[in-house]
Amino acid sequence: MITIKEIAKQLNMSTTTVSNVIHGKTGEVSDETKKKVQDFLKKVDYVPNISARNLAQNESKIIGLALKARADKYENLIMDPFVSELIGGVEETIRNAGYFMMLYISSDTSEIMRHVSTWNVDGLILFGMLNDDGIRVSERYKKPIVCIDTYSIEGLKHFTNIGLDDAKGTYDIVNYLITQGHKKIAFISDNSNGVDLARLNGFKLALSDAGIKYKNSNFLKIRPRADEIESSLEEICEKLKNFTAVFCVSDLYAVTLIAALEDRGIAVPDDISVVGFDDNMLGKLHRPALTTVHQDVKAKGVMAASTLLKQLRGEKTPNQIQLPTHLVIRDTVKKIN
Amino acid sequence: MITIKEIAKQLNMSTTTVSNVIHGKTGEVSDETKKKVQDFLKKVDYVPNISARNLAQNESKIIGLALKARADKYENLIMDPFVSELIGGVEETIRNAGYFMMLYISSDTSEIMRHVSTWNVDGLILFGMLNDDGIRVSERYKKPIVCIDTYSIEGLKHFTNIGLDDAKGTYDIVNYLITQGHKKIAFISDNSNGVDLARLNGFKLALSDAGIKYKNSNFLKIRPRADEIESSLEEICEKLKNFTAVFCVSDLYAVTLIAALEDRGIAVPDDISVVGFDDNMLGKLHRPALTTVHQDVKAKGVMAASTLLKQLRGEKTPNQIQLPTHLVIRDTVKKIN
DNA sequence: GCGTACAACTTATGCGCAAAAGGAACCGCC
DNA sequence: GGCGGTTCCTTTTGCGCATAAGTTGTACGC
Repeated sequence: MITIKEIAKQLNMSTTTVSNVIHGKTGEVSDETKKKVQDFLKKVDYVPNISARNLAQNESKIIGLALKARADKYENLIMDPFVSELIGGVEETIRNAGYFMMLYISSDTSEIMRHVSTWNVDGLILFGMLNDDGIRVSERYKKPIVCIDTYSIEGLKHFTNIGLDDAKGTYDIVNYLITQGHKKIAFISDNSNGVDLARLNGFKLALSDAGIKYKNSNFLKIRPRADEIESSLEEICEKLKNFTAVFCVSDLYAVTLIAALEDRGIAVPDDISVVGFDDNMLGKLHRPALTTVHQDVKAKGVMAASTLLKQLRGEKTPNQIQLPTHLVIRDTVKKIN
Repeated sequence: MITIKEIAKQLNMSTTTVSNVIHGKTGEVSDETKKKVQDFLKKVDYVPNISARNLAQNESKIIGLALKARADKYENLIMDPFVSELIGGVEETIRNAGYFMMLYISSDTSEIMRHVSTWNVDGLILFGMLNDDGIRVSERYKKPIVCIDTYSIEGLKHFTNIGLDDAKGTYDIVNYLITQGHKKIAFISDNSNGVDLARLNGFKLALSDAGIKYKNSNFLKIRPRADEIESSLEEICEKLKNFTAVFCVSDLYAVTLIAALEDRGIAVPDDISVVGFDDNMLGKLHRPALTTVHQDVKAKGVMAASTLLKQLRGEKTPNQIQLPTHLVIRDTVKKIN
């Protein structure tokens, strides 16, 4: 790889002049010299050594995307179309802004932070990483952090969060179930995070607004680990005999549940109505097509990245950004009376 | 961030001594000094500045993973679970070996290569990137490259490829269709790459071994672009009236097709049998569950990464590595006579 | 008691780049 | 004709690290 030094030598000028042309510092170099350098740069296809540039400027042009690895969660979280869409949104936005993306999958916040210091990453996007311990570690790291779907009150004090109005999205679809005559509605979640709790609040509110009492038995916990999922589904299918409809916190769970129900001869939506949350390809391609709450996951990635880029430019951003959701009515809900 | 220089100053010794301890250069530093430095390093949580290290050593510890962006392909290729599994496999392997992963999504090989030079990336994994033009560009880049699912003869001369025995996998499942009494079998593909051609060869061989003649009309082209997919499926469903079974080059296409068929009142497998290739969650969760050819995509990523790591260590690797496939019989094929 | 060998250090250099500081030539101006 | 201000350069410095080369002290063999 050719260096600035070598170019300067061949053109018989100083490295600073070459560097100035590269950085378009007009007024510091004559038009003639500028053209000479530019032509040469093109001829040799000069590419800067970013490590050297980083070292000199103390910035890296890297944005880290850290995903919490949940190997225990339904085989592998990364298999969820959710994650790929997110990555796509982040990568595109970052690249268009001249940054690079370093992807990191781990469940250890400290490990991520070491990695981030090592590379002097300019900013960080965290998905599903931030527990209270993680916050303490991240605090020491003085660069901008944007979180996705983090509901920790502690976390919000320190970092911007990109999320949804999860409660409203859930309220809307549960309310829809109620307008279709359903009163006995179950809530399925793995109970692991703030997103699910927000959705549970929306669920409860929709019930209480309709004068339906929420009981603990409405809440059905799914255990998504590969070695537990079967027995978990067995249990859930049994309990669902007391319900006419189910809200699942994700399309993945909804589609998984429908498969389990059908395997037991229980038809959706004829015997029970099932709705999800996310609106990804899983529910779209399913037959009957899944009634669900739409969220634009790619937009979440784009928003996270562009918010971070704003912070990098020194602009202020709100602590909390909520993207819209909307109800998608398809074929997994039956009107009853 | 604390530097070696600062540490050396505080401990009243030279930077070289600190550096030697960091790199475990035993025999160059006394046990006493060693312990003193190690304790201090732990105390201040020293993290090296990788840009500086890269600059000094002329290596980056970065492995680039470049994915061909096909925004035109079924909305966004990255949505396919295939891609997320692949990323997961690569990331895990690389991280365990002390490397970092830079993810790059683009359709322009030259752009990728500029990026790669800029970062002085140690090695590169390419998925779906390598046309003949790409090969020319990559040639100039003297670092190891491992390709995934690249069938270009030209490409194989230069770079290791990780793939499957696509022809055999296809042969097996088409042969299974034949044993179930099917003779009129369609082949659905978007006809875009070498993988599909290899599968077509397996398809043809299975037919001819059974004494069935392959005609051009067996080949049905799917156009996956969002604005064409509907009309494309309409066309395919019409043509499928002449067939009793279909082989699709991916589970994604198979599941998409089944949804289209059901929307038109054509039942799978009662009216027509459908099989796919990949065995991802899409087919697994589908009901009826999809009969398909299993491939381990994560293993593909792991193999690509570990092969690249071998090359980085200077070990020889074969030009072509083929991972096994196997038939997964589920519920989308009906026995006829 | 001198050369050799080795352990345990330190000093000095350079990786490629950016930018601060320094200089030379020229202009206009009172 | 000396002075400030431009324009267009070059020289120098340093980012943090790894390492080649140099230094000191000591033990050992003969």
